[in-house]
This record gives sequence, C-alpha cells and structure tokens, in this order.
Amino acid sequence: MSGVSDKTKALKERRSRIIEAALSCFLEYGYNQTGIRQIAKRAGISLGNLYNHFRSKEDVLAEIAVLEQQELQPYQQMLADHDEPMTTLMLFTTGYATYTATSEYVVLSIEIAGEAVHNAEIASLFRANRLVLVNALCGVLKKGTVGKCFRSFTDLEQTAELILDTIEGYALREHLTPGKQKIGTAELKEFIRNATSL
Amino acid sequence: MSGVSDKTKALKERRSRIIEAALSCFLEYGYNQTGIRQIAKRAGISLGNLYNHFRSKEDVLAEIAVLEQQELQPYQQMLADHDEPMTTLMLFTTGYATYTATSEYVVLSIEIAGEAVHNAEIASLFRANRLVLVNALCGVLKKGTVGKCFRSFTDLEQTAELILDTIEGYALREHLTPGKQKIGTAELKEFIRNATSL
Amino acid sequence: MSGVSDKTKALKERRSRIIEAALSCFLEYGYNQTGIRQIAKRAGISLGNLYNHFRSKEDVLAEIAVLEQQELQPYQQMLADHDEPMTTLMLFTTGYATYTATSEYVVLSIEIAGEAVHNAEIASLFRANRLVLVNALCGVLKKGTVGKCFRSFTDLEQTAELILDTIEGYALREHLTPGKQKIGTAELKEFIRNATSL
Amino acid sequence: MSGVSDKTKALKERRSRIIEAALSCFLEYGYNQTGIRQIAKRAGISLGNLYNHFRSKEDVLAEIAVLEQQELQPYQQMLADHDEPMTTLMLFTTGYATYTATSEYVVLSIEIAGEAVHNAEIASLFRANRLVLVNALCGVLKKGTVGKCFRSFTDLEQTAELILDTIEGYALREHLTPGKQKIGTAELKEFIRNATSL
DNA sequence: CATGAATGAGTCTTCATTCAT
DNA sequence: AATGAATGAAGACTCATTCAT
Repeated sequence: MSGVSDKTKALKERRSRIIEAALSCFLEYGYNQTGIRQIAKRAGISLGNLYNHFRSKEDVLAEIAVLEQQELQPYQQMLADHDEPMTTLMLFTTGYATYTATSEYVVLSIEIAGEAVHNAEIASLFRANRLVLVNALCGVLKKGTVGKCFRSFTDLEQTAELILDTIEGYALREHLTPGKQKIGTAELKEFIRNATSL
Repeated sequence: MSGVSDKTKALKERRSRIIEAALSCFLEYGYNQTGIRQIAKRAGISLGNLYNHFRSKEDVLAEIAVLEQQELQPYQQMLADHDEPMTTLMLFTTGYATYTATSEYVVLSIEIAGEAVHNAEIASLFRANRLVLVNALCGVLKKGTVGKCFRSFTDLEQTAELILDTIEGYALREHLTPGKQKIGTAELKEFIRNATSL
Repeated sequence: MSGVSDKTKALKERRSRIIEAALSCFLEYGYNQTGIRQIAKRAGISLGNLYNHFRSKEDVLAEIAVLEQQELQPYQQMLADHDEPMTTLMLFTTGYATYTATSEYVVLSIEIAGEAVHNAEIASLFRANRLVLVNALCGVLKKGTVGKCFRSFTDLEQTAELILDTIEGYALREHLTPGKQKIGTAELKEFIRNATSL
Repeated sequence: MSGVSDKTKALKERRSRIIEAALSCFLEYGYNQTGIRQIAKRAGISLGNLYNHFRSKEDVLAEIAVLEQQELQPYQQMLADHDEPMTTLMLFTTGYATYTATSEYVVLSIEIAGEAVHNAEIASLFRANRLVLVNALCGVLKKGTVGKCFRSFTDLEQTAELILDTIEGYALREHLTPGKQKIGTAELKEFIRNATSL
C-alpha cells in the first residue's frame, strides 16, 4: 500500500536532493570544477550511493537541463493565456528577461552550452527547451499578424527565435558585465516592440 | 644586430605557436578538457618550456581573449567608415553575424564566458572586447538619429548593446541548434532594421 | 557481528601498513625526497587510495610523529617505577641514549624537526613528545633532591630539560659522526651524574 | 694589474651574493623547498649564470656549511685566549649557546643535518666544523684538570663533546619550543659547571 | 539502497640542469 | 661571464567510476 508509495516518494526525494546539491555546486564552481564527491557530500549521501541514482556526472547535468525546461512553463503559459498579442509579448519579455538574467539561469546555461558543444545529447535537450517557447511565441505572433497589431513577418518562426535571441543575449550580457549597473527591461521592451509592431 | 631581432622574432613565434595550439585544443575539446600537455605537444615544445612563456593555463586563455579583440577590428572599421547609417548597420549586421556564428567564435566565447563567471580578470577582458563595438555602434546610431533615418532612441547605448545582443544571441543559437539548417542573415537584418528604422 | 570488527581491523591494518611504508621511505630517502607514489607502492596500495586514509603527505608525517611518542613510553616508565633516584636516572640515561642514538630515531627526528621549523602543527607534536619525558624526569629529580642524593637545583624543570638536551645532543652527534667509532654511554652517564649529584 | 684583481674581486662578490641569497632562502623556506630559480632571482643574476659559479644546488649548501665554520672562529678564540679555565668555559658557554640558539643557526643546522644523513660529503663538513671546537675545548679542559679546578675526566675528548652536545641540544630545544619562553643561559651554565667542577 | 575503500590515469605546476647564443 | 629558453621527469593531489560488503 502506502509502503510502496512511501518508498517511491523517498527515492524521488533522494534524487531531488542530489539534483539540488549538484545544481548549487555547478552554480558555485562550474560543472567541470565540481567533483562527484562534492555533490554527494552536499546531498548528504555517500559517494557510491550517488551512482545508484545516476549513472554518471553527465547524467546529473542532463536531468538538470530537463528540469530547467519545467522552469520555462510559466513563461510558456504567459504566451498561451492572454488575448491582446502585443500586451502578451511585452509581459512575456519582462518575465522571461527577468528570469533569464538570473545568476542561476545564466551560469547554468553557459555550463550546459559548454557541454552541449561537445555532447550531442545535452545539445538536443538544450534545443528542446527552446522549441517549446518558440512554438508558443509563434502562436502569439500569428495572432498579432492576423489581428494587424504586428507586422507581417517573412518568416514567423525565425522572428520568434530572434525575439528569444534578443532577450537571452540581453540577459547574458547583463550578467557578465562587471559594472553591474542594474538596467531595467524598458529599453529591451522598446527594442522588441519596435521590431515587431507595425 | 639582426641577431637580437631574430631572437625576439623567434620568441614571438613560439608564443604564437603556443597560442595557436591552445586555441585549436580549446575549440576541439573545451578549455577544461584540454590539458597543458596536449597544448605543449601540439605546439611542438616541451611541457616545462610552456611555462617559460606563460605563467599558467589561465594566462593562455587570457591572451587568447585579448587576441579575440583584434579579430573584432574589421567590424569596428565597418562601423567607422561608411556614410549612410542604415546601410552601414546592415553591412555590419551581416558581417558580424557571419563572424560570430563561426564555430570558432561560438565555442571560444562559451569557454571564455564559462571562465569569466568565476574569474574577474577574464570577465573584464570579455567586457572590454564588447565595449569597443558598442561605442562604434553608438556613433552610427547617433548619425542615423540626427539624419532622420533611425528612430530617436530613449537610450542610445542600450540600443547599441541590444543590437549586439540580438546578433550574438542569434549566432549562439544558430550554432547550438543540432539540425543545423543553415539560415541566412536575411531575417536577422529585417529584425534589426525594423527595430531601428522610423 | 564480527563483520564490522573485521572491517575496522582491516582498515586499521591498511593505515598502519601505509605508516610503515612511509616510515621506511622517510628513513631511507628523507621526508622531502620521498614521493607519495613511493609510499603507496611500498604499502602495496594504489596512489589514489592512500588519500582515502590520509589527507596529505604531511598528515602521514604527523601521524608518525604521534606514534613516536608511544615509543617513548618505556623510558617514561623507567622514570616512574624505580626507587633510588640516581640509579633510576642512570638506567634511564643508558636506555634513552641507546634508543635516541638509533639510526631510525635520529633520522626521523631531523626530518620532523626540519618540518617543524616551517609547520606549527608538527612543531607542537614534537614538543608534546618531550614534555611527557620532562615531567617524568622532574619527578625523579624532586625525589632525589629531597632524598639528598641530588643537588638542590635552581630550576628543576630546566634541569630536566638539560639532561634530555645532553642525551639527545649526544645521540645526534654520535649518529652524524662519520667515523662511527662506537662509544658506550659510560662517559655520558658520568657527565650527567656529575651534573646532578652532590 | 688591478684589472685582474678587480675581476677576481668582482667574481668573489658574485659568489658571496649567491651564497647570501641562498642562505636567506634556505632559512626562510628550507633547503629542499628552495628552488635554484629563487636563489638566482634573489641574487640578482640569471638562472644559467648561477651554474657558472656553482656546479649544483648541493654545492651551494656545501659552501654555506664551510662558511659556517668561520662563524665559529670567535668561539674558538674564546677558548684559546683566556687564562682561568672555568671562567673561560663559562664565557664560552654563554657565547656559544647564544649563537647556536640563533634562528639562523638552528634552521641551517637542521637542514644541513638532514642532508648529511644521505650525503657523506656534507656529513664530513658538518663533522669538521665541530672538531675544531672540540679540540679547543679539550685544551681548556686539560689546563683546568691540571690546575685542579676541574675534575679529572676519564676521557677528555668525550667530555668536550658532551659539553658541546649539551649546549647544542639546549639551543635546538629552545628554538623548537613553540611557547618561546625566553630562558637565560644561567641554568645551562650551572649545569655545565656542575658537570665539570670538582 | 547504502557505504566508502579501491583504482590509476588524470590534473597543473615546479624541478635541477643543460645549452645555444 | 652572462642569458633565459629548453628539457622531461617528478611533484602532490583529484578525478569519475567500480565493487565488495
């Protein structure tokens, strides 16, 4: 009965504790600079036991990449829910920019991208994360185009990609700039509005 | 007489051979996955001798980051030379996008960014590279704004940064997309033209 | 059951095998000239595994220094057991001089002293070893002073230290003298008897 | 004429600058922890040039050991000059104890002793240094024995050695004791006086 | 499921010394 | 005499992973 369920729950908790520990290590030291021992210690389990839950260090990173996708769900929702396309786009821009400018997001993305270059599996996970957003954004752009509040784009999907490129490029730069002059997203929104409105 | 000059030249050549070797290793395997031994072997020198030319592995990366700045000079020139602002911007967009979408540029940027997160010195080099372009781009935007072929921007510098963000975000995505459907820069140019033109 | 005990015993044995191996290396080549690899090989374990038992090479030396203290116990006993103070002192002198003139003791002491100069932790271990003997010797001197078979010393503790200084200085010199003309401890005993008797 | 002499003088100065540099390094970091590069840099000459003056690192240490002997000359003088044997012995004890308790002397002696264990050449230098003092001290003891102010010793030379052992053992201990409670030489003199006087 | 000892190739860096200039 | 580039073995230590318990 609940015995089995308890066991399952306990297992899931173990897994997530490992993931949490790994994530905090990766953010603090970087993926390559983090050792398996470190992760196990921070997760409060033994070194060998970690291998009962994950097959390798890379596996842990892959799972983190998957979980990152779930973090994107709120922003995907934003794009699905609202009615007025430009308002929707602006709300999304603010939200997504704020999230992606997070230290956590930037550092993790760089680490994952670094791995993706030499690792096809990670790369496709990375890409899958984005496609979800691209598709949702395409829906908004289409509605706006039909509704005459957006330009008519030569290539809808490419435009959606470019919007994300801009936001993500902005977030990356924002975080890597040493001066850290916290800029709001006002200019970013203006830029994207200009690029899309009639 | 020429003896001294020969010596100096030989030394510079050694240095640059090391840099070349390191660069090709970093591109192939990544910064962290590349060993000093590998670099030395590829440069055709002994392991210990590498340390007569560079104080550490990090030092090598730092020098590569500096040299990368010089690679940006042609694009900086593009922004300085031409007269018609929008034409200039479009030419720059094509050129810079093509360059930054280079496998070499993307991979190296990710590696450098990855280091920059945990290393202030590298971070400031990274930032310096960009500032040069931002300033040159500001000049073009200003001329275009005065000449009424660009919008009037709330913040010129931020707009310049966002243009670069878009191009770099595009280049990064282009390279990390597994399918590798080679897309031209047409959509990108359209996007940036829309974002800047009246 | 005995399973746990067996494991513990096996672990202790591993540790002591490492210590033994390290000791024999240090005696043969000196602390600095001995490599971790050498110790591991002589202990019959892998290089990496050594670091599961000791955190560093220095740690190994520290443990050896601790164990050396236990070697002093017989001489401490000598000072505690007997009744007639001068007889006790003479017996101790012979015993302690014989032990400290051992090649093993001298070489190890020099190595440890060499480390102690630059390393506070080792230095305090070194000192702790001696204090045990000083205190025991103080007891004998006190009894002898009261019993009128020793002089009355201005400072009991200092006298005890000086007796040890003499014995240890003698042992060190004896060992470092190349000619190696084996001298007995007769002169040494005479010297110390003169220095302490009425 | 003076040209040759100047050259010779300049050379000697180079040598002594190297020695000085090496000495300060050895005292600060220890013999094994000091690199040839470090010595050359501190001496203000090039790495390769050091090998024009000394054949090896060991050679440098050997020369330092030789120079140390010259430092002992004042104490040898003390033993030769004065008339009243016990006064002479006491003066020597104070002087030699003060010198050998010097941080410089202790550290250097340990380093040299450490090398001497595995290196016959260094060992014999080490021994030679001492013999000079032993002989001078023998002279004093003989005069004192004849003059009835000292005991009659079974073995004069051994007694001289033991006096030095005591002083050196005292100096070594004094320096390695962490608490560093600066003790005077009063107790030491008393100890040696007792050991030698009638 | 849980442990941590075991592995040995891997890490970056420093070593004393040589040699061409 | 003077330079410092060149050598490559050796330095201590960490790595991800496996395996017996």
